[in-house]
Amino acid sequence: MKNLKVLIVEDSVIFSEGLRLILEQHASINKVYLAHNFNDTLDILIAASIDVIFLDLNFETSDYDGFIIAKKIKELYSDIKIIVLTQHARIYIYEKLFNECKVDAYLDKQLGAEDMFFAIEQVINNEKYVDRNISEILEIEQWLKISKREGEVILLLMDGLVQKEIAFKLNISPKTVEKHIFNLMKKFKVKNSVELITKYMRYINGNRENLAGEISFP
Amino acid sequence: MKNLKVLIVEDSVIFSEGLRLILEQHASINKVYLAHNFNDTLDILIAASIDVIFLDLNFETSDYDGFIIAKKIKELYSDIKIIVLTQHARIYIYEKLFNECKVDAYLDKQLGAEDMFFAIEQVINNEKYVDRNISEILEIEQWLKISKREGEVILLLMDGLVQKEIAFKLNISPKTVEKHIFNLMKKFKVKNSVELITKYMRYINGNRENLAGEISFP
DNA sequence: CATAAAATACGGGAATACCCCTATTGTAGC
DNA sequence: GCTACAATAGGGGTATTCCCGTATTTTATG
Repeated sequence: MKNLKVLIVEDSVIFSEGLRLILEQHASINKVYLAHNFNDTLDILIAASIDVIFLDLNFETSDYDGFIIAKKIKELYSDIKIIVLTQHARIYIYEKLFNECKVDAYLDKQLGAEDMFFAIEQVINNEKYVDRNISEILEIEQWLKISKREGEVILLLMDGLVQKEIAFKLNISPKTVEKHIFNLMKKFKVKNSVELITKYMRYINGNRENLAGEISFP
Repeated sequence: MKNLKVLIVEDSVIFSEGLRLILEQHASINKVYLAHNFNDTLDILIAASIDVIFLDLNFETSDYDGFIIAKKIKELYSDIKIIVLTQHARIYIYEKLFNECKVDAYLDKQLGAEDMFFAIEQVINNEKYVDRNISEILEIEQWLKISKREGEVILLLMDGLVQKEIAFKLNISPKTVEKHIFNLMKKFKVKNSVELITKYMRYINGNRENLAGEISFP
């Protein structure tokens, strides 16, 4: 746990410079590298023997994202620890990250220096780590228990498909689709599918309570 | 346009450190101060003669926000220029900022150093400034032209009220409510009210295109 | 003050959603 | 291996939404 080489993969110049500054102050950290895109990331990995990567999920381009980058890195350099930074934690992202991409930590961007150092300590000791902000959100999601099928139905519903169309797409009976939507409405304690989508999206988009309330129209 | 004193009011330590680093590199900037809350902000304003403030809108606490801070600063020190930083531009925020809070610029956080410097140049020359990313979003919103009544209807619809209930609440006929929803669906080019709400919320919550598409359920 | 746009209101019919119910099959946890 | 629960399927009735009209009043904007 010393002389660590850290790489920050993040397209916001300002955020990455700030993170670099904070990381450089830590005794265990030898050097901090920055990459603002996928190509730079791969170049740095060839040139330097990186120990830990801080990885953002969202990039300006749609050619790649944090998931793709994480998978590629773990494929090429399985020893490198990956700490994913996020703005809004989601359980489906959490699961994709740990099961599919094999990352080592999932951290809220809003957190401060100590949390970043603690995360590094954890992953260097081969521990998986999820910060407390994110754990909280994941617990709520777990509690809601949206099944795989229900998840598929709600996504198609959001795309504007009617029950019959959803049924055709999933190759099940319209009555089954109706049942799934009905069950979801009970879980979310709502009266109709419009309210279901509202609640679901508020929740997906980071639980910003009643944003709609402050809207004033022209 | 020299020896400027700049204050960054922003609760994310990492982002503000990054911004400070970038601003300090500019020849015109004398000193960069940081404040992570409202109290520190007021203290610094008393101690130093600040020229330009970079202000974030969202803070951890709900005691105050960027709007409140901006109003107070302009009330106390009307000469200080305020540049608001945002993650997701919205027209109702834009209007509140410029009409009510009298701020000087509205900037996307994702932008780089040159854009920050350009914004400073503009406000120092008494010009109001909105960056191109934000302008684009505002144009789309203007183009959509959601009327006051339509706005009220869509908010109640999101709350799970059916057309009859919305009509009662707004003291208009259910048929009129139906018409408003119908018109909104045409504006948003969607097939039903569920899809209307989905598109509307995606758009309110920052235009993250097809977030739903990447979701995979357990 | 004129003209456009928004808000108001209503009708009718087809499609869809909602809500109660039962019932079978597969599968994950104890 | 038992037990829950998810996923499947369906009946039948009522409520609501959606889509096509038309038409009057109110409110902005030039």
